[in-house]
Amino acid sequence: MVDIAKRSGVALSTVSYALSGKRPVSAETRERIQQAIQELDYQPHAPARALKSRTSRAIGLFFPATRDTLEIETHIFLAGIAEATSELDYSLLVSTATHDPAGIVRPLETGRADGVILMEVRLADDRVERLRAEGRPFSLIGRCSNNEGVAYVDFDFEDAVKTAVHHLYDLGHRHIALLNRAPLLAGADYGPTVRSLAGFEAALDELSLHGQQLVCGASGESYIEVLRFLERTPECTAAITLSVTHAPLLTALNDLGLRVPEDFTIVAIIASQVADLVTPPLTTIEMPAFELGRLGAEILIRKLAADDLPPSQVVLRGTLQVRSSRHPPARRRP
Amino acid sequence: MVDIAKRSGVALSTVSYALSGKRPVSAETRERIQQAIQELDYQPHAPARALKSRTSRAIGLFFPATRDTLEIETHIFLAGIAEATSELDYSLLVSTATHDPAGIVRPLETGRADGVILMEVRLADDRVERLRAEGRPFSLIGRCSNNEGVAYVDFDFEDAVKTAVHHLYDLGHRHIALLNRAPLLAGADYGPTVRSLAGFEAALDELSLHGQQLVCGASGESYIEVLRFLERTPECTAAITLSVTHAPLLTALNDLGLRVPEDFTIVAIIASQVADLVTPPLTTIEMPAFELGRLGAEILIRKLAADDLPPSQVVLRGTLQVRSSRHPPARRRP
DNA sequence: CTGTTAGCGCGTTCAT
DNA sequence: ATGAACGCGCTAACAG
Repeated sequence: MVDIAKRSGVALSTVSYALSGKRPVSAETRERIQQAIQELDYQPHAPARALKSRTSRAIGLFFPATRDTLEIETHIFLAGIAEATSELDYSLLVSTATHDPAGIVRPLETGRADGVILMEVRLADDRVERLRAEGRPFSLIGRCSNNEGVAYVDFDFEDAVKTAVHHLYDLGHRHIALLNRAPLLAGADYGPTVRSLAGFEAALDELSLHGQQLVCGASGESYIEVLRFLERTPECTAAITLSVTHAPLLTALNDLGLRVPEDFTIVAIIASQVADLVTPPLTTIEMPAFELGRLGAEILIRKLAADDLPPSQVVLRGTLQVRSSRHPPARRRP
Repeated sequence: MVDIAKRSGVALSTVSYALSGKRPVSAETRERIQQAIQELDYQPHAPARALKSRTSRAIGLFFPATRDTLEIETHIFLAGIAEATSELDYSLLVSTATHDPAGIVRPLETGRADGVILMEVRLADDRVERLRAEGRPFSLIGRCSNNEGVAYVDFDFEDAVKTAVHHLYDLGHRHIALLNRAPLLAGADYGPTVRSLAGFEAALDELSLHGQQLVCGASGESYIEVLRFLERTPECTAAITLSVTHAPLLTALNDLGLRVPEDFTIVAIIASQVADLVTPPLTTIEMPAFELGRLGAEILIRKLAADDLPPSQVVLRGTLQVRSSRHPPARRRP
């Protein structure tokens, strides 16, 4: 900055004010300064700014991805978060220390980030309690049981499963399975799992249908379990899958010689980008994962700009998408 | 720091030296300082460190993910990079301004990062030239034509395709298709695409086989093209797919009533985490995407620690993995 | 082995 | 509308 001050013949502080606009600077002076900035290819030093201003213009993301688990929606969230963050001229700090309440405040305490985004939020989440207690800015992709004063974006799994059940009912199916996600997390208080089951049971009840929940873990293990279920439950003609649970189901159906959708119908609750890759084409309730990520970042950054506003709380619904030209009505399985 | 200096009755600088170890501090003093740090829950202020030390202990990643493209391997790279970075006590800055040579040096110029990782590298890449010209630390996941002095990790696509061709040859296939990736990038100088084709042609030549390359774009568009190809080329009984190109192929085969692997054989060059999700189970050449990401980060951080060492250059090979219990020999398509 | 002190680059108050 | 000067939290050179 001292170089560009000299070159444009003004004081150091004038350069600062010209850049921040926090004090009026004559048009002519500003012009000279801009020119010097161009010529010297000046770039403000982020750490110096952060030291003085006590803000880093960065947000932290705790990203729960490991070598062995591939939860594609999680990755699409990240893509959306990264895009929104870049557009709003913030930096994005990605950390993998995801489920430790102490680790979660680290980027904040060390001045690396001004706020954080949490994913894979539990209904009762230590990390959320900690952040709230310390008065730290944060947003969730997902939500807890009690969300007072918490900014979040979430997908409406309950509604999605209900919609799926009704769709299958209309096709004539009377016995439906729900392949629910096995939370990688301890305990059974993972929001999407709990809310999906709630929607399932409510819809079954309303329509007087038979149904059964299967909790699916990693592909390899769940395959056998799903296969056994299909073998002993021939009256089940359709399933609703969450996230990647369509994989063990498709494999099992393939092994039993059952074709989709002719012999068995699936409604998959997944992101459209994932649906594009699955064979055979599945009917889906599409989860706008990229948009959820974008919104999660936008909500946090908005809160950073104006802390006094009430926190944004958004729940997005999924839309039904039929991807096959064949829509056979339900019938007994061969 | 001044608080912890007072509390432990020493000078400010002694605290600094106790933390950095750059000067001997008596065990007793060090102990008192550590205790004060615990009691006050002191966390060093990262921007202040960065300002003084001129290093941020952060690396930047340019992450080429958008709303509409889902290149899953790219996401797995990121997971590996994030894990290694966290383990080595660095921060990871993720940006989406991926293909602009000016944008690529921004995190370095502004002092936010000490080095950067590039993905989707072209054989002749402006960004690499720029970084090299400015003497910036960086590493590549992928590589250029000329890699003098450049640190990189890459997957051996040429070898993978050769291995795949030989495997198919051994099964009796005599006419093989290569579903190559359509580079999202301008021009035809995308390393994996070029090297895959090279391996394909070399292996075909060596074994006197027939073959054909199909360039696949996004799932929707490529599906028709693949379908037409299968219809007019009945002598082709097997294909090698790269990345997500197995998706349009599987859809087309499904529509033609051809079963895998009974009627048509596929060798997919993908990450194992992706292979776990594909139905039917495919024979694969597995790309260690997570490890590639880890290595890319480790190589960069190692370079940051000791700039004088020769740059690490690593090329990993894929391993053949048969995932189906059925191995039918090649036969004419029904 | 320990203490004193001068900046790192920037934002901002105070004086002009 | 502009300039001079101080300090953010930390590192390291200098002095003991």
